[in-house]
Amino acid sequence: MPELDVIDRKILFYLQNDSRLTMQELADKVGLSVSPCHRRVKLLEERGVISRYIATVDQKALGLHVSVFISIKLARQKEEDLNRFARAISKWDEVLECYLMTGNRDYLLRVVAADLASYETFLKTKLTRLDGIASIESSFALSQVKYSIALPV
Amino acid sequence: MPELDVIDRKILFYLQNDSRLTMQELADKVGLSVSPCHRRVKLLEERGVISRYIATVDQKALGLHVSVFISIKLARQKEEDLNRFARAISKWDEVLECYLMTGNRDYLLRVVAADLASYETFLKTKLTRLDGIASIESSFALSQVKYSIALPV
DNA sequence: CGGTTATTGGTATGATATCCCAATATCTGC
DNA sequence: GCAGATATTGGGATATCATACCAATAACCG
Repeated sequence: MPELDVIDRKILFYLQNDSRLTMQELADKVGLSVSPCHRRVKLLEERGVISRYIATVDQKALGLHVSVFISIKLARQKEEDLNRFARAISKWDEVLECYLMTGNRDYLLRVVAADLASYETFLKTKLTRLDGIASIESSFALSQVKYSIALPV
Repeated sequence: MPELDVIDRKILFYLQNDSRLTMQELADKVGLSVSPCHRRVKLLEERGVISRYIATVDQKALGLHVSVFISIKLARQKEEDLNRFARAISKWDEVLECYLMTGNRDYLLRVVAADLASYETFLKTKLTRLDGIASIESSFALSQVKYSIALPV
């Protein structure tokens, strides 16, 4: 696995902010001509450094006004229990992020919903119906101060 | 602001997963021909429903092995204090997400770093140097069970 | 310093986005 | 239920762009 040089990192920097740049524009920004720039981008894709290209959608425009962080503790933490929980979580579109955590809470989830009522529905019909959950604690986000997908390069 | 109909939502669904679909492919998936599909996409962009197009980069490939959630309490919560904190946070590339929260913690941050040493550097040279912070509590993510940018449509 | 390998830049080709106009469908008032 | 008006659709033409190829340059190594 070859290292990422400074030009590769520049490419990642710009594409993380705007993937609709033309090869010409991107090449200009990173100081290459179109051909080598294109080749590098394809290589980054093949190596999985660039994993996908996506459109980001405005949460408010979709009417999703509620963001919740949920801390979850499982009754048991055997690998089998963890895997079962992870599989269930992954199916639900409301759950955007889920992390296995250190400390006295096992999982941290970020969930979005249209309003408190639909969040309640999510809890009642999905989350609390899972077996093996010892405790659930919801914290609500009043506002999103920063949200970025762009990793530091 | 016109409502999003079922076709608009299908467009958002597919573009949130892969923005490199050609108009022909997207049109086929949502059951339109290319022209109206293209017009709808442009309209969604102009209305800000689609906010941007980006490339997602693999965190491990960049060597960013540490994900941390940081709970922060400020000494005072006047609007001026909150704004000052938000401005500082927003400048730092290591901070990918920041939320103003309900409950007894004011902010929740998600921060990435290469390793514990560079996380410590972030804490010492940036976060703890801010004025008006009453307490900081770090929780480390052992693994990312789910990470999605795709909002439910 | 000479030979080898990797990287670059320019050009040609094919695919795709984008625009325009006619046709169709939907809506509205009577 | 119908006629006019409005919004939406579909197809074709054009311009833009991605992509592949090949020669030239630069970096590397004994």
